[in-house]
Amino acid sequence: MPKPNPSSQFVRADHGAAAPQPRRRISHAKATPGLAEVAGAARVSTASASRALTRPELVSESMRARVLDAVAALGYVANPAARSLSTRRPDLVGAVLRTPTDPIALQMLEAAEGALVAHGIGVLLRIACAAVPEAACARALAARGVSGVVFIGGAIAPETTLWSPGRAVPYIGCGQPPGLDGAAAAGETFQRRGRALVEQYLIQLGHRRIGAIGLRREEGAAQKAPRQNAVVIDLEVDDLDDGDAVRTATRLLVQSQVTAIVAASDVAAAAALGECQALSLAVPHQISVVGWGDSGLARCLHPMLTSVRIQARASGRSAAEYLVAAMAGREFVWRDLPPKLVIRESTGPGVD
Amino acid sequence: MPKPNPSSQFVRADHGAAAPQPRRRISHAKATPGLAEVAGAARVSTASASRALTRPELVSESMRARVLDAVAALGYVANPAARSLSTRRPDLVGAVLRTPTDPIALQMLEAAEGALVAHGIGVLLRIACAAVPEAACARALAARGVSGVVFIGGAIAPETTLWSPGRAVPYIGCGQPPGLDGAAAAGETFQRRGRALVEQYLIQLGHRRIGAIGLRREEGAAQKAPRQNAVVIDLEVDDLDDGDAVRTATRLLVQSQVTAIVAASDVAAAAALGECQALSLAVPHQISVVGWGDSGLARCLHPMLTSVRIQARASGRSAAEYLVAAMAGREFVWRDLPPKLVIRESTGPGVD
DNA sequence: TCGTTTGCGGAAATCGTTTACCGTAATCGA
DNA sequence: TCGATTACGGTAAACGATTTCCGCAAACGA
Repeated sequence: MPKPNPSSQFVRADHGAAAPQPRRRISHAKATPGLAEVAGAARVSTASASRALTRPELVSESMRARVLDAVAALGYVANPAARSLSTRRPDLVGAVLRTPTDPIALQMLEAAEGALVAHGIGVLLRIACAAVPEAACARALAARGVSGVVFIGGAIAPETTLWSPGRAVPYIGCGQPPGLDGAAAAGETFQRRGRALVEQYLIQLGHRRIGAIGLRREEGAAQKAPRQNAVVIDLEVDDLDDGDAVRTATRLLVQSQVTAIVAASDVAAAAALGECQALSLAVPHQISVVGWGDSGLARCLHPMLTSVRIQARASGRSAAEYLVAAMAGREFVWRDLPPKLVIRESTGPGVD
Repeated sequence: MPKPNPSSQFVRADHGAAAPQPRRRISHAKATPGLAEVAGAARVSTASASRALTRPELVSESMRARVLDAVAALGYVANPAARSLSTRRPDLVGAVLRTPTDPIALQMLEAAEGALVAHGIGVLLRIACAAVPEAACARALAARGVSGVVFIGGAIAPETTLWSPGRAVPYIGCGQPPGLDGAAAAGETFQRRGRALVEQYLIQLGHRRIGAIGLRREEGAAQKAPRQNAVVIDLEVDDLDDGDAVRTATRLLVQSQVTAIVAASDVAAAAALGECQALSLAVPHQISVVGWGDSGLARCLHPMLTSVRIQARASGRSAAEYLVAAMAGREFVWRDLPPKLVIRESTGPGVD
């Protein structure tokens, strides 16, 4: 039967002798030199070239020199994709940034970035907004293969349990202890503690109605949360950097008869302050304003802003250190970085 | 000769019949499922599984469904390293950020990030400072395999010709036309144009000695640059976000008898303004202050800040679009985004 | 002089995708 | 009913590093 049998049991019933001739892609005019080229130029194997570059102590002096020469001559740089495929270590962490214009958040980011880069780890940035919340950003980053995530600005959204399919990706919020798993949030965050600090101070000053702009509400807390013998009115703001939104919120709070306003960033506080003054309310005599973060801005405003001082850089660095420790499977001791209240001119005794 | 011959010409003169038995690594309890597992579960080949996921239109309805089911069942997510190794497209661009606390820079970053993410491209962040200048950051990013770089804040340092060894990495500064290659800087940058705008305005107001804080000097311009019949004194500041440094610079300029100060960000302008007021100089009657970026802050200060309005978001988006076009080898038409001067209360006629 | 230990370096497998190439089955027109 | 298209899907070759085995040689002790 000379006709090719259509129902052959052999998948490759080939045409005579054209047997296992290895198929070669037409080499696409190789653009950048690979380790193989380096090895060729140095007349060593790729294994040795790799060792010479990644663990120099394992090879002899002469070989190291030859490889390094070849690298310099060819201008070789390692392909990071191939490297992380092979080592199955992406050397990447994600950063999820909220309220990007808050100078304090940026200080955290800067410190975290510096610490991570010092460990040879890259930072994949993602900016969260109302439309794309932190959790979505984190998931997207996980899909991009980061091996850790740091959240900057605001607290970790409780639904952000971050499971890559097979394996959990460690994550942490700046200024929060590690292992904060949603509902387990132990009340140790900057937000809670700073908030407690401010409220205590304001209540002590005699304020009984306090407005808060953009601070994350606590779990299950109502919009009006009673505190001791005072009331705190929480107003959410989608974009804390949107001055007009903050001004609107400020007006609402003023209409609600608050005698003090605490904003979730100094920039927002500046807007609130501006609005109060536009409403002809004397600060601090008729209304008190408290900022958040104690950025350089606090001292530039008139009156100078009372503000919650966050140890921004330290917390960013700490978060980064936690991540590198967690990624390496090492232990990490978390040191508390308590916020402080820096009292300046924008707060005074409560009236009414 | 039963003894194994040490000088055999065969590299693998093996022990009898243990011939080309393929060496297998003891499978390390495979943590995450790979495409092979998905393909196995869906009873298709890895090629089909890959096609079903990356180019669904190429496979039949039923296969797509089976693969998707398997993906869902196994919780598969693709390994990005393997993907970019295979496609040799990292789908990553680098962002080099200067003056991270300048709200305007952050707006640019935010817009650029949004546009890039919309194209499925990740953003590798690197923050430049005095110790690690932009050029170094860019090189580090190139070594990490980004296929483009966007510079945010400040102009592109002229020495930043960015050659990855084999191939040039496209790069662009926000608000600058593409292809700005060092000396080729055609005077179209925000910095130059905004600067010209401000100086013209101030000179028109009668100012003859103008101080500039943190603006990048033009090529070859001296520290004191004569303009028409006025003199501009440029002061470099390492960290524009360092309020104290800006205040010091402000004092120096005041001692130099300037009647107007322009700062390279609104935050810096706020610090300068604060310092002027601390020196009991009335703004704008004794000294004028101009900000940069026209962030929300400008309207929060007293007096409200005259500021150069930069089309920050548009320029960030535009830079991102340029990069994706350049990476795809497509043409890109650059639209000019001229800065405007927003005149408020912090500037007035020059005195002396 | 001859077996051991040590250590350097090479061959090849491997990481997990994508994709070029080709076989097969189904569809269609004549 | 039979050849020519077409569409689908499988095999296996890359991609470019790292790393595991081993072979070989030099150094060493007896």
